[in-house]
Amino acid sequence: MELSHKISNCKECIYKSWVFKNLSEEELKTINQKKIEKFFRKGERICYEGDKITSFMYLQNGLVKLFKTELNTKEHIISIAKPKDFIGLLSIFSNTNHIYSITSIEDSTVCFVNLEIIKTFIKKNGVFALDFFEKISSVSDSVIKTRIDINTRQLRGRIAYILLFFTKHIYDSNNFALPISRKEVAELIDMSTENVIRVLSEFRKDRLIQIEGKNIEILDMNRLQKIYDLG
Amino acid sequence: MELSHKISNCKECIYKSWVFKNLSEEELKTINQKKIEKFFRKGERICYEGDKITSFMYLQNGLVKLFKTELNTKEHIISIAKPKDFIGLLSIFSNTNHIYSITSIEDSTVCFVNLEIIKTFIKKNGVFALDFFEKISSVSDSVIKTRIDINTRQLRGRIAYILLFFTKHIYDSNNFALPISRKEVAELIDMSTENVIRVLSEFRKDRLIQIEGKNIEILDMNRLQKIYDLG
DNA sequence: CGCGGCTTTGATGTTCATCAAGTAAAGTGG
DNA sequence: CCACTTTACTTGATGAACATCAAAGCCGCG
Repeated sequence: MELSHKISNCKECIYKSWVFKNLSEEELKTINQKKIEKFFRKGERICYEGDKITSFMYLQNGLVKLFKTELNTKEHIISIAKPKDFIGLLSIFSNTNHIYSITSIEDSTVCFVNLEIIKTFIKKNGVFALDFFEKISSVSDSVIKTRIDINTRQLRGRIAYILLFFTKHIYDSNNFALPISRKEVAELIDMSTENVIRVLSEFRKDRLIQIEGKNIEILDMNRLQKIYDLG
Repeated sequence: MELSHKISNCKECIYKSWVFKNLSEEELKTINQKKIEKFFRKGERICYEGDKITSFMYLQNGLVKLFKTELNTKEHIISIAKPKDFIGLLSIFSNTNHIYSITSIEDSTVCFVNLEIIKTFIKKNGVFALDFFEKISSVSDSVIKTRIDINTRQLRGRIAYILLFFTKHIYDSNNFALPISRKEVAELIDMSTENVIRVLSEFRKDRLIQIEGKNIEILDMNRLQKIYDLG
């Protein structure tokens, strides 16, 4: 079930300054009128692989996963997007249809802006265009970097990566509730669910972390970082 | 050793229509005056990881590899770029320094255009901006897709990928000279050199391919495709 | 309360990297 | 141009890393 309601005025949006700072008053007004803000409960689907792309999608708050379904069953997570990320990645410029599915992994609010409007602004407002590209590029660049980081490491290094990712980039805290299942961790870093659990247990025994179900506390950040650095 | 010489006028460049078709006469003239075309012998370095980014780089012809050097010794190839690719990827918008090194793996000609000029055109010429993003996005998107394709497969599927990549996307022929060493294949698809050779030998014994040093001929495209599809 | 999905641990086997050792090819300097 | 060195290629043997299978406890949900 999707709740659709206008939560905020773009002018007052805390993220306006991030992506839309170079729009004119009038352009901002257009966005404000035409944008659709949707709220998604944890677990709700935001879009399906293969859907036609009609909107530029912007994560206001919450957390979502981008993934592909392979051979009808197995899912493979491409990345986890956090607030201020453009959750359609670059496909919005180079494809007519979504090449990934998107699901919220925490309660999330997504802002949809018709793609044609964005394209019009790119054509008319060069300063906005350039700024917009810088932002969108950095998201895609970091997806590439992350995939390489993960795939050049072995299991312990990958688990360390995931723990550091949530601690440093998502929650900014040593103590957090993992928003995804062990199975999803496995799908994100290309390893089996069982081994995700095994390595986490090992880290617990080595007093690197403490685990209680979904709750994880980092006890020894330095050693964890070292495990990540060494692969 | 680099030979630097103006080979062609942009107006007559066969790739003008690809990336610069929406520039005005005057803008094209500016590009033509300011661009630098450089020729690189096979094996020459085009840029180093960490170098300051000053130019938009465009591969006119030849073949280059983008790679990272890890822990001082091991190299990891991110992608192989073919003519018409933007070989700096998106970093040019989101970073000030190159995050990858680039080396030619065949004799290549690279066109350098000062990044500030491109940025000026993006600001001034909206139609060009939009077109430019569509092109550049598709290159980055395909890098992400490729990394996933490779990493979700095991050795046989990865070798099948490489063979199909060169056959279909680079040479458009069943018969080609592999431009990279077995070691580089290994660095590209995250496996050991020995196993690259082993799987290639296996494919030869199974009459999927024929090998004579660098020369490879695909004998059974259908079965090769099936190996790729099944992973 | 019972079913299905998630979690956990142990046992087993496969896949793969690494080591070793030898051959071929390609540079390099006299 | 030849001896020399280095680099690429190849095959076999070994062990480590990892997935898979199996079984049991747990939790949420209808």
